[in-house]
Amino acid sequence: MDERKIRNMEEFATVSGISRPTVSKYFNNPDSVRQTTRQRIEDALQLYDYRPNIYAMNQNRRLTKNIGIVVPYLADPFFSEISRVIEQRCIEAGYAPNLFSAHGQQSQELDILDSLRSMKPAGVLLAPLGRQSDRAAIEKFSRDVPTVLFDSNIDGLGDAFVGSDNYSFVSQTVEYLSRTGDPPCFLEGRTPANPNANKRRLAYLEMMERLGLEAQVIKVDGEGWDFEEIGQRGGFKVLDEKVLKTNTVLCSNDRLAIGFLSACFERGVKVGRGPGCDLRVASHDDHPFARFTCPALTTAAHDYGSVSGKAVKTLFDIIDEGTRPVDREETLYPARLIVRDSA
Amino acid sequence: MDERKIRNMEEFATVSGISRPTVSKYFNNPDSVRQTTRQRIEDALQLYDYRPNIYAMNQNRRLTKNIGIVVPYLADPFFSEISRVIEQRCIEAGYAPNLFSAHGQQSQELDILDSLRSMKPAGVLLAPLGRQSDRAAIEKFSRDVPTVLFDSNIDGLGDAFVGSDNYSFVSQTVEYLSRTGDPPCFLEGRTPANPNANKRRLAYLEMMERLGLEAQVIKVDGEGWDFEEIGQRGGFKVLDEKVLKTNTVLCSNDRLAIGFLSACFERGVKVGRGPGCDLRVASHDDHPFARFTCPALTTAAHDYGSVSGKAVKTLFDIIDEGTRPVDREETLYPARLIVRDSA
DNA sequence: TAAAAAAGTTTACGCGCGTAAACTTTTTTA
DNA sequence: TAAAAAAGTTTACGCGCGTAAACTTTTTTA
Repeated sequence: MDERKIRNMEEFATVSGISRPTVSKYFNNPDSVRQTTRQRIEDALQLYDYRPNIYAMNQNRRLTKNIGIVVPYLADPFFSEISRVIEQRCIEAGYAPNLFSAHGQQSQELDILDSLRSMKPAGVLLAPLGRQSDRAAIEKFSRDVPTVLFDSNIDGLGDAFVGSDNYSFVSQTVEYLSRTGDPPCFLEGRTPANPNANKRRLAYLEMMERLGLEAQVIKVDGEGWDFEEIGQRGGFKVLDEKVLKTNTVLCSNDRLAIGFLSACFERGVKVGRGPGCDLRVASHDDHPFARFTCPALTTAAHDYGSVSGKAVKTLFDIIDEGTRPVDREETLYPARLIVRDSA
Repeated sequence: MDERKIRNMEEFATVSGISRPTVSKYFNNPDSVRQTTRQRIEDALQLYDYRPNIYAMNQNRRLTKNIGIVVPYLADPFFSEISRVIEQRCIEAGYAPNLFSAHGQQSQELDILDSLRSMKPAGVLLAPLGRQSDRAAIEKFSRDVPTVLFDSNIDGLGDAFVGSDNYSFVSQTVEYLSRTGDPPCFLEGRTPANPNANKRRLAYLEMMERLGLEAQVIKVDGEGWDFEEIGQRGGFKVLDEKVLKTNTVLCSNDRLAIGFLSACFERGVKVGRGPGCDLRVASHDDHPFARFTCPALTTAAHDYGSVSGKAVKTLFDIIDEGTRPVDREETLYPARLIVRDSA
């Protein structure tokens, strides 16, 4: 190992006994050279730890092997979990994932698109902020770079969208809750950060009407991405002012529910479906911590694997095709109801 | 805007009326050119949206303006939070942060160091896995790249370490708990993932001895980074087998405590310091969700701001200096006790 | 085993920058 | 206001690759 320092591809070509153009070909696709040639290069790679200069490699390429992964809020374990899975899939496919978080701010999302543009990525997987996104900026960006949206849909933006079917989430929870007890009211933030929240409310209203039940939508105050905080403060208000017409609360998402549950606990409201319980609480997303709330949260789970797998595959298909799809495909995966102790 | 497409710095220099070497100088440091020159360049920048090719810029540089940020497990909100703060500070200083997570796996940590090396970063901020880290690999890496360790110290590795003072965490919680009720036992994972856990156990034992109290360390089974799961399963075991000699449990970290609290809830063990409570539970870290556990968790908080600020400043000082420090500085920030309802 | 095809070699150029050297112009200093 | 210093210009080269073209060698095909 390391008999002497290799400075560039020329030197490495010399020590491996293969011409530089062929070595270059190898690094761009190891399968593009003959097996015996590949072996000689890889033998040399064992002896000398040379790696091509990524900056020199990329400067003349129209596109690099970079993939941008952009999420709205990485401190949300849902996004850190899904980006972990997506990252992994990119690496397996031979791409270099680059992870970015907008941290809930439009300015940051714009900055990310800006630096992504100069990275000349082969493609981008974007979970947009949603309501706070700059539609025009994303539209302009996705004209230049193949872009697949995930999690949060913005109509017509990007080459495709892959996400979860909000109707499937809500219809399952509403059906379950109204079958096993009082029909649920629906609790959400007043100014939902992303379009999924709106779709969930509409799905709730539609389901309740279909089932012939009285709907009650409760909007709690609060801005931004601190959903637990919003859920907790809203919970105090809802409980103290006794606005609930039912003993069953369906939260728009698990993070709100986590806050709401903490408010219930603090006010001595017993949550659960057993005898002696005051309130049932359910929600959507199957947040990584939903198993550890008190009580454990009944919720509807995303199909992480399918969403990430399909999003990545869609992007790679576009990249491999070399042309943008004419039709913007939208793929929605159904949720899976997870019954725990809270409802 | 966009009168015509600018292809490279030569063309941009022409339209801005400044020579290319001066334009190049400007992009490397806008303050290095005369104010009038700067204005002319920036006027042109308004008219034509040209940005230098980052790959061409970096290929001949020994070092880039990239900063690597590596954390062991991004799905842990503690790390997503601290890396958010660090990212921000890098951007403000004119550097380009690149975020990586080892996802709890040694192989991934090694892969990250590998790709970082070819990125030629100006420096790296590394929160290592700890026990699972490959000491030799990190040592070799930090010989090539200025590296500041944070959160988790590995003796002698990197140019400096910045983290929290585990003794300060534990001494405050132990002092508080034993002053206000029964002295605590200490609950931790059997094979702690990082060195902070060991330091916390030792600090607990030392404090208990100093206070003349009987110590009890309870080790719960479980591998990996799913601390809530480990805490919950351990909680069931501890409660069902009645191994506690005291009514006060001090957990090594908040994620374990979150799991432990959920076990208590499920077993009907009432946690808190009020009358009628069976158990007090406290912990360390002030995890972003510690405010929303049931009951809210009494814990000791990291000084996020100081740790991230000092880590970034230390790295930038090394970069600006151009030489590595002879003495490896270790900076520890004290914790702040946060009393909530759980103890 | 000869012809065709595939793979590798040699030579050469280009990419978009950084940057050095000699020079000229502009600004600052005294 | 002349001299010195600072800043910008012109010219030129180099970085480490990608890649094209003409050629040679090796492998596959029939």
